Amino acid sequence: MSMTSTPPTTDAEDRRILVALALALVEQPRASLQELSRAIGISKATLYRFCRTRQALIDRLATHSGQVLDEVITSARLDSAPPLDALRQLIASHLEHRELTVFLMYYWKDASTDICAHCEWDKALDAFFLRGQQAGVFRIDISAPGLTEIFISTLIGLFDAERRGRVARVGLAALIESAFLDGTRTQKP
Amino acid sequence: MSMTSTPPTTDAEDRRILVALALALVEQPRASLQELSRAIGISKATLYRFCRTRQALIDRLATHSGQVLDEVITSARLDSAPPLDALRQLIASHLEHRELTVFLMYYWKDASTDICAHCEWDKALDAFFLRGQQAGVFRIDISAPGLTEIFISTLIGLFDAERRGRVARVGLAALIESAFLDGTRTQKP
DNA sequence: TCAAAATGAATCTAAATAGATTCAAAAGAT
DNA sequence: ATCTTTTGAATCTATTTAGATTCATTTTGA
Repeated sequence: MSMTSTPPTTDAEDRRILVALALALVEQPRASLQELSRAIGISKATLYRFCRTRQALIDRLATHSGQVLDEVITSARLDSAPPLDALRQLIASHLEHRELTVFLMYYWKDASTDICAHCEWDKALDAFFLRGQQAGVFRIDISAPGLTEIFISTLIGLFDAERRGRVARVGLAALIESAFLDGTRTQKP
Repeated sequence: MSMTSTPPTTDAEDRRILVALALALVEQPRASLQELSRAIGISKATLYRFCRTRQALIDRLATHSGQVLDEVITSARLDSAPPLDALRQLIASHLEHRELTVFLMYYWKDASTDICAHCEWDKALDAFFLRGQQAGVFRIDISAPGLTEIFISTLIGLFDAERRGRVARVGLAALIESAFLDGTRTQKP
């Protein structure tokens, strides 16, 4: 029978293109549409059929990234799970969607539509880190937004370092977690 | 008398322009030369007299940033000073030249000339962190390049966070140092 | 105050790019 | 095997941008 049900959001091929585009747009922000399409292995015409204008492309990517990161936030149970468990889940989920995470970090200001999932995104993180502070898990001599920024910096920076081959893919999540939580000073226990 | 001696490299006004351009190019990588010039408060014609082509602009900025960061590396005495002293000096100097630091991080791959001060830059940092590990200061369960990447991530990320108003300018150097060295977990004294 | 230098606004041409369309070939389904 | 859909290459026009120049105005310095 194979009833082709209506795809809920975007089908697999579309998502493949979106991820590839996110990566290409971050690596070469000034690439032309021609260069972009070649970079992800499709023709300019197909890219045009996918999105008619560059702005529509950015908006679509921003919307999609926002949706995915909303799921990331939700699945981490930031408001209920034990902070360190939520943090680990947060890192793992972001790692699964590195390209979209990095894209949204670089392009959230460029999305014309006020989707701005980013705003909700870092608000959710701020609230999470505040809760973690109140639970005695995170340092209280750094503001919650400060913790959010340190977290995102470590996340994005090490995703990028892995792309450049500076750190290994294996153990990346653990590296991020430990760098964020424990720092780089020789431990003294 | 006021003997106007020949400027060694670039005069003060040129440096002001270079810093402003570095910031504008990072904030809006796709800005046209018209938009760039307006963003830094000069006319398109003056920008043209400053550099005739966009590529020449990138190269000039990359060269200048490389020179400045070389001085930063040198003045920190990475190969002789006590590691934690050198680290503190490193943060302070980079903070003084945030715009150029961030610019070089974003654009080192775009510079046509193989100046690539970046290569020397992170090699110097790798060597520094290795020395710090051997001196028992930094963790040895993270590779030296890993330490470099965590350091740069924290540096760049928090510079950016300060620009966006997410963390305060006052105490920024201390925040970077502590986030990098100690992490964000509640300290156990 | 006056001459020299620097700047900005406007203009111009050539090149690059965006956006849109056509058509033939390839892929996929029946 | 045939029909349908998807894709890619090429083409086309309009717009944008880069690069370059001119000239009036402002700024600077002697």
